[in-house]
Amino acid sequence: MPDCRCGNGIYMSKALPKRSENYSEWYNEIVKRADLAENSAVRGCMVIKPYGFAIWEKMQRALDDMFKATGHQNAYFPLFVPKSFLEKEEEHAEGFAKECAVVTHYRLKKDPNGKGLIVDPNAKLEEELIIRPTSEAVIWNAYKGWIQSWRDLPILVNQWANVVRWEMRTRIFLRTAEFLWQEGHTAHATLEEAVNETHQMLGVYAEFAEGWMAMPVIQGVKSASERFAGAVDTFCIEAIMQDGKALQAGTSHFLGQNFAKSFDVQFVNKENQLEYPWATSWGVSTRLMGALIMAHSDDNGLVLPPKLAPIQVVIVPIYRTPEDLVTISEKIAPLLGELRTAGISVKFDDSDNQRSGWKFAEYELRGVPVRLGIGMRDLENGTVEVARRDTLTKEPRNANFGSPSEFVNGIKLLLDEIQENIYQRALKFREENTFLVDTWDEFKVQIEKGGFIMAHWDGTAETEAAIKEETKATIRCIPLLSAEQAGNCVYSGKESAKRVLFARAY
RNA sequence: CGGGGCGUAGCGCAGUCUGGUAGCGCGCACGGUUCGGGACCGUGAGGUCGGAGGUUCGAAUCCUCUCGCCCCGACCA
Repeated sequence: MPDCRCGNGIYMSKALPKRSENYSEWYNEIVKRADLAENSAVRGCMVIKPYGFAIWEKMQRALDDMFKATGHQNAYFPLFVPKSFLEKEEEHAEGFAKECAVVTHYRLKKDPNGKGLIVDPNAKLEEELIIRPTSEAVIWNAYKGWIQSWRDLPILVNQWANVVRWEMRTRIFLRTAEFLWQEGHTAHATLEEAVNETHQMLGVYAEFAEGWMAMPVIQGVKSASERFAGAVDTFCIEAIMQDGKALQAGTSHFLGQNFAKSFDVQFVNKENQLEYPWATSWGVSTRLMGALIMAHSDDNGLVLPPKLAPIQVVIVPIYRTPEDLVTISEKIAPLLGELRTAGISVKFDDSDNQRSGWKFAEYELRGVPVRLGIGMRDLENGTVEVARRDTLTKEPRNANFGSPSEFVNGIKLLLDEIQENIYQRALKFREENTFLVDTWDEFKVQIEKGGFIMAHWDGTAETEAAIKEETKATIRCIPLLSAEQAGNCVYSGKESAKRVLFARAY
């Protein structure tokens, strides 16, 4: 445990807890010390700080562009869900009932017996309002008014919102009582179209996870017991964290006609017959922040993929006198300008309240992909010290301060290289921690060591439950891309056509 | 809800067992020396000890009640 802490929640002690010694403490410390978020005064709810929110905004931007590119539009629906709406889809209601925050009154008043405020008993709502745990109910209620004809379909809508799920136990970013997310809700004239949409959005999530977060994922379908409440099928992307646990990083649900029927939404098809539309919903949340941290970071702090780093390049001047700083600032002005023109997010940290060594450590902690160190020696030599966060290596490079185009191109390439390297590293980690397991004894041993286990399963809920009971491992998904391969269930010995992915999960 | 821990300065803590009127580190302010991997010295500002009640000449410390947070488990994105 670090023994001293300073203002702004930043630890001054050098060492983070080590991943190998206490993974969850390491995680919590990174969140705090990289200045991403903090626990708030409200139970289970976090404050996302500017640096953390900047990463989330980059995620949002990339995802939103992908949603738009696939034909979706953004809209916004109410925070409150009348209880009667939530009740309509039975499985959905049952699935979320245990974790709902409920609004029962709309007014407070001065406490007649003392100080402060009390809930005004005369201000009880006719019907309780549920703070949305997800928005299928309010949205499908609205869609009832939007859909009459096949010409109104498809509806391809997404909303960026906050939702509340009253979890018993919370962990910052990974499971908070309130979290930010996006939820897509679509309605289609045909089953095929809705199924295609479900797959398309799963693909978008996988592309985002791998291309932007540099985090390889397994695409698959959930077993019945892990399915979203109210869905016909739930698809997901699953990623491995550095402690060998799995993290569900996004879900895409095929909802069939369940919500259409529950909310009595019908349309007239081309043959003038009434039909229920087919639905999908899909979402990713601020949990991705947790995934990003746990997928790449090391014992020195956060490691961010360049595509999502709020600061891609930081320039740290190394100087003694104020005059030296001025000299350096002037000399690197063209370089700074060209980096910005090249679309690179760069910070020149000329603050004089910390020394360069402090800054090196600080930007490492914050996961800035590339650091440029420039001192008087460099000015003489025309060089810059280029340090990369992913490998923690540094090398002098020729900067040619007067006309630094070539150098800037090099930095651009370096950022791409880092993005790729982080991805490859994570992929290698996953490969090294994925195990084909064929016997129950082996399974029990391996699950204790962590990692992804590919094993045969007889397809029954009983076996799935028994395995979970005995090992805490769940079926993360039935992978879509893996080949069929006959075998015998690792637990029951019964026949199985395909291996499924088991792991302990967040 | 079960188990454990914790609420004392902006942050991290000590002091509580054995009551005597609050201390350390970091941060902050000012001055100086430093400056190529988390610098150092000096001076200074800052709290009444989560809340309520009680015992006592006297309570951070003892007693009762209460609120809140964190960690582990069951529930879950």
